[in-house]
Amino acid sequence: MQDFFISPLPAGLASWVEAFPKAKITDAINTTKIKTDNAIVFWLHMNADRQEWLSNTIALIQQSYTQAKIVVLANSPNQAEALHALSLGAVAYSHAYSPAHVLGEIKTVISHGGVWMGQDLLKRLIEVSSSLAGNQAQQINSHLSLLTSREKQVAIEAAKGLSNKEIARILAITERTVKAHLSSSFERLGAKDRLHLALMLNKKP
Amino acid sequence: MQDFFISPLPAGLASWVEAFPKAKITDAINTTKIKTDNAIVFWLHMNADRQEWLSNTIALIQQSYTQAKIVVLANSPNQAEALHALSLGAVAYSHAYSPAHVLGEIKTVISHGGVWMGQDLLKRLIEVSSSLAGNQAQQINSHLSLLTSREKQVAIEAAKGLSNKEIARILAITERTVKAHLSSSFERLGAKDRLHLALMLNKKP
DNA sequence: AGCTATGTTGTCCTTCAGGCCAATATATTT
DNA sequence: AAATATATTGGCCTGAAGGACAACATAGCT
Repeated sequence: MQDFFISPLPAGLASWVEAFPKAKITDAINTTKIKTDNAIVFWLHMNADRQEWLSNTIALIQQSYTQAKIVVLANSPNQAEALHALSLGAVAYSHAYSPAHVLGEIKTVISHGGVWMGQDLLKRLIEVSSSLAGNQAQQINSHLSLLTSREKQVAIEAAKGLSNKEIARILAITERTVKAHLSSSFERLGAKDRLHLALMLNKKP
Repeated sequence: MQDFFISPLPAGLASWVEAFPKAKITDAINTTKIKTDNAIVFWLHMNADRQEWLSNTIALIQQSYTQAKIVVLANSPNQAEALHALSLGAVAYSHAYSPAHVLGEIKTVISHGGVWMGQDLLKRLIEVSSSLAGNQAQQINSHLSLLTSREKQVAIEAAKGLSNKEIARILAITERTVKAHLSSSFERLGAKDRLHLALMLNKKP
């Protein structure tokens, strides 16, 4: 397992050396390939004004070492940069001045296939990407007034996505009866099947 | 370091025991607090129909054990459910039938502060987030962003109430292909059938 | 060059939905 | 009393839906 720190600082930072005394620190990727059968970790030291350098370097690493793990160490971490780094293929993003023990943690995590990022970033990723949370039904509208009371109950359950069998169980009647109420509801409402019925009842006019 | 598997299966799964012979397997969270100075990992075995249980259980855990790590093991993993689990506070999401060595990896990763999720999911999270970061114009149905372009088209038609045959005619593909896209969409979104899919896509937050 | 994601299509099979043929009981209205 | 509406259930049948196996092509990334 080898560690390469790529940084404009010739000696790197103290915590890096403390965490990985045997790591190599250079200011650029060496064009001559490192030959090793072990996993490699590249620690890329990132300045705010080196966006392009980061893209190029990561691309270069991925070309030459398909199995290598890439960590981006940022001088001034921010979510946008983190997103960018992760989207380029980095598996970890952290502060360049992280203490040695954190660097060790990061290495452990990524070596085992995990991803390292700040909790707030993960949270934001998820917030942006998901808005699902609850699957509660929303309000149900006026079509229902066209149905008898029993039909209403059945139709409401059907509109939530329940199967006939489930509805039967809930209402303590046979599946056959559920079908009867549903067929009747379809006719009254002009729905061609339960999906249309669900769409009608879940619309909000 | 203690592991608690919460599963409806009294004996859990063989791979769990193989990975953590000393773990405890129960069917519900014990109300009596476990006293330990060590880190705790809760492995929550998730059924598709236990969404609410998951929310409640995670909330309970977080109340009682602020430092505990939570892993969600899904019977049928899907991206939507993974998002949900992670947004609730889980730090890992994987298949319930993951082999023992994978469970070990997961534990290593989360014990050191990492996050474990499928690379597909991470990739998509980042894609969605970074694209939304640039032009946050539309808050389209976020569910759709989990689908590929072709899946989107099929899912949208299905959500209108069209049959597979009708969708096939519209998109000029065979009914079989429509089914394939739909099945894939179900899996990605965690919908159990086209009705659930329709409800998800027709809901507006 | 190999791997992964995507798109396309195949067959077989099981389950479910919904229609069509009923019947019976109860309550309300005419 | 007769008619009507509602609630319940039965069996049978067809077609659609969806899963379980797939296979193959293409494109992009590694």
